[in-house]
Amino acid sequence: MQLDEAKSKFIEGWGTLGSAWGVSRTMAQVHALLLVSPNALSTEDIMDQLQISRGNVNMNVRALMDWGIVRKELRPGERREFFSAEKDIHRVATLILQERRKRELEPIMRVLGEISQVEPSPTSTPEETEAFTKMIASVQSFANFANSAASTLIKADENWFLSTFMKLMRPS
Amino acid sequence: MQLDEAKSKFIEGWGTLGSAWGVSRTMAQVHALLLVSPNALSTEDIMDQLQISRGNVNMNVRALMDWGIVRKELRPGERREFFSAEKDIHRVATLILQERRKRELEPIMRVLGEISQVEPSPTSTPEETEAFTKMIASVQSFANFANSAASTLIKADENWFLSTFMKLMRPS
DNA sequence: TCAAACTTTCAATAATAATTGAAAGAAATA
DNA sequence: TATTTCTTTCAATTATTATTGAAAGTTTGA
Repeated sequence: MQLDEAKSKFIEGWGTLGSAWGVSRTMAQVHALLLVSPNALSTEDIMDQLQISRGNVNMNVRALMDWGIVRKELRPGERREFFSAEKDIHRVATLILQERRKRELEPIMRVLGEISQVEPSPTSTPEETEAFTKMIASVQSFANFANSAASTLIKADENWFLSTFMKLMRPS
Repeated sequence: MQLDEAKSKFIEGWGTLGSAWGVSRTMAQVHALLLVSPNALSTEDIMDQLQISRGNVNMNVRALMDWGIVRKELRPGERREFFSAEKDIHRVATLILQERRKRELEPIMRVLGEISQVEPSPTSTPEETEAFTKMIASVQSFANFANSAASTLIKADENWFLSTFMKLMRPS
């Protein structure tokens, strides 16, 4: 297989993976394109290579910068902006984890906290209320676990990640 | 807050969380409804409570059964089917992990394996090819890590999950 | 076999999300 | 200030995905 074909396949595969995880296909593809490009790319480069519009590139590149996994690069003497992706994939994973925790885990934990204070009422039996409270408590406990697992991974440096965690995961 | 309101908030929150993770809002809501229902529900119960059509309920309940997190319950002497969700949230997480690994991780690993065999060609310099190969290798290494982490969690029983893993995650 | 009670399917429709492209904005230069 | 070059915005459009509902299918029992 040749380089260009390999790059296309990666961009396509990354896009598919992205959409399974709630990231728009195009955003994942822009990210993939920047990952496989040794040099930073301009808006026009991205437009050309993915055949998408200027506005679309702008929107998605900005979103990727919000996630912290793409950087703007300014070249001296050049007016236009260039973009490059964080290539350290462990750091990419960490940044994504951090961002998703903030965006998704925190809101659901807030909701769980609120609804765990359900009071007995005339329209429901104490048994029903207790069953509900128990279920919510178990979801909360799981969310807490996920939250601290995420914290640890985020704080962990790559060395820890590779040595301690890998050892734990493959104890054989 | 009263039970009914709490249940609605949970169903709404779970739906929102689902759509962030690539699960359709309605599917997550059906799951949430079954989680907060002490008894198994019939298709009509779900239709009424979520105000969705029969076909929609059927589709989503079937998908949830494919994920292994909802079961069909047959009552003696009753013609219609009732559905109930797996309430052990650790088991739910495990089943989802297992299924997502199969559906998403495996395909991307296959693609990575294919494209890592990129050959030198006249249209690209050896440096470009090497940079690409290196990037893909690091993604592969990360995918392998994710894969074995998932395996371990899937094989682990709840006790391990709570004791070993929690200790690791909160070493303080 | 027929009718009743339910489930499943799927083409049509509706709802949602992504994309475009042209216009407005901003920054740099002369 | 006017011009050039690039970025950003956003209403309109297009594409995608979810939903409906009626018809077809299935199962059970008389």
